[in-house]
Amino acid sequence: MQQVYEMHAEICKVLSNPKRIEIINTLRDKELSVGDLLDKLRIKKANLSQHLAVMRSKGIVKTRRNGVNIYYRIANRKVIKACDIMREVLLEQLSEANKVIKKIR
Amino acid sequence: MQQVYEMHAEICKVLSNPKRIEIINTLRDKELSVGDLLDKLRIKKANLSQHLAVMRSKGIVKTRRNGVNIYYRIANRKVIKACDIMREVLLEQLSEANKVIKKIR
DNA sequence: AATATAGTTTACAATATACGCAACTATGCA
DNA sequence: TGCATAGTTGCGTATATTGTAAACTATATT
Repeated sequence: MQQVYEMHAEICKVLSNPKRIEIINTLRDKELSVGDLLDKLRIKKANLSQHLAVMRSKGIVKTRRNGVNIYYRIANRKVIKACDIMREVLLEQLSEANKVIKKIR
Repeated sequence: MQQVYEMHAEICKVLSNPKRIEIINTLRDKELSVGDLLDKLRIKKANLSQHLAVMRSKGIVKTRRNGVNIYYRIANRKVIKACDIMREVLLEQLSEANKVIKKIR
């Protein structure tokens, strides 16, 4: 069982970095080449490639080569769903904090 | 926007450690004291306390003191949901791998 | 073959995480 | 007040993650 928790955490680690979350959001409903992603994200080429490699190694994205370009897509939409739910948690926390602030004034 | 991605990643980091996932699973539907958790998890007291502190600082768990005990509970069930969805992703990956193995033989 | 473009890999420094141990604090009770 | 129990905090260290720069590989075009 301990091993399953380790694998579970390994997969969740993909969500634990702001750039990877941004990549997931950008690939949400389309397939994009590394160059396309470079245009949309403020991130160096090498670093983007590293994040994509991490995500691919964990099965979060899949790739397809077309000539000189390599296209990345999300392998399983459930990852997007989990990511969205966690964002909801964040937004609820922020709006809760906002309520408190208003109450104080 | 960049700031939101950072906060989003910060919250997701809670799921990026096997022990914290185990803690979330253990607190799934009950409120437990640190001692209760110690009985259920193979983890040192100080380390458990540290993980709980991380989770509390990110608003993932809430606490209630009752006499000498401190009871922890999950603050937002959506975290459990996101965690479960990520586990589904893992299980789907494993069963996919299994299919491939069977096909080879 | 030479060159341009797209993407990956390696090496390294900076920072962050994780964990054990020991010391500490808070509460309840004799 | 003194002591036991529950939980937290500080500190040192080992390991992991992140990002940059430079070198590298693969494909297409001329």
